[in-house]
Amino acid sequence: MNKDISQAELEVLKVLWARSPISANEVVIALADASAWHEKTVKTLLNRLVAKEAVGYEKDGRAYLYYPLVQQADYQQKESLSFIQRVLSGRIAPLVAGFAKQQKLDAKDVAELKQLIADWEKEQKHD
Amino acid sequence: MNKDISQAELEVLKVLWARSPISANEVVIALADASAWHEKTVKTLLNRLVAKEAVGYEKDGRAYLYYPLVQQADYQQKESLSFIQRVLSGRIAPLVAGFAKQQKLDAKDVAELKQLIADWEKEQKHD
DNA sequence: CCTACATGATTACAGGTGTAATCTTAATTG
DNA sequence: CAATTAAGATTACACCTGTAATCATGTAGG
Repeated sequence: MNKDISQAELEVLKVLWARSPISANEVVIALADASAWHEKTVKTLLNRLVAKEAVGYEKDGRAYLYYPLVQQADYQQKESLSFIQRVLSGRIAPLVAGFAKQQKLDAKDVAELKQLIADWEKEQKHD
Repeated sequence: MNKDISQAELEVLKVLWARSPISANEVVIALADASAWHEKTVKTLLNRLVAKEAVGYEKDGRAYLYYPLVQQADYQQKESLSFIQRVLSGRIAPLVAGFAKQQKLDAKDVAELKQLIADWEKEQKHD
């Protein structure tokens, strides 16, 4: 059963995406600067992720080493699609527009977008 | 105090974005086909939106006519930015890429994106 | 004029979430 | 070997959410 991952849980999962398998304590340390979470809180979040089958672990002595069971790219793709449908009624352009308006769009983004568009157009032609 | 709008609340808000001011009953009717919500549920959601100051109303006899206090474009922009930061670590291209990969990108999207890019590039030049 | 109905207000209630504290148990240390 | 410690497991608890039901009240119809 793959339930929704909450925002706090996502922060923990991000740590595991960056590096894994790691112990609960290493996760706590990795989160220490960014968030002001208590160690117990992080452990709870890890537990919940395990319960949701988003994270697995292997035993390492009496401690566990945790690692993600869901891949970041999969997660991002699924969430993006659902976000675009839920909030943007399925249109992606307004999102990019808002991003541009807030000066969040940089040259790298634009280059990537142009590449994507070129790919898409090529795809259309020999379809 | 402008709290977060939940998913169910958003559905109600969408109705008001499409047409307002309208009565609670008109909202119920507008939602009747899409969702299987009980009238009472819709009223609760309207109340919560009012409590969150996302929706206002004016009296019309003994009933209220509801209308949005937050504009859709503002909401979408804010949510998009926070989504991209929270889930995509601030990069927008992967989102578009995922969208393209799932064949959700159509000619209209591409045209709009090209226009946005053109605007952005012009903006950069005389900056 | 009184009663039924419609409307908003209040209350309900289980499950999720943020944020921990306490419990259990195995290992480490003196 | 006993006591402290550290890991994970269990429990806590208030607030949010989905999904209504019940309450109060003003209005409209008989």
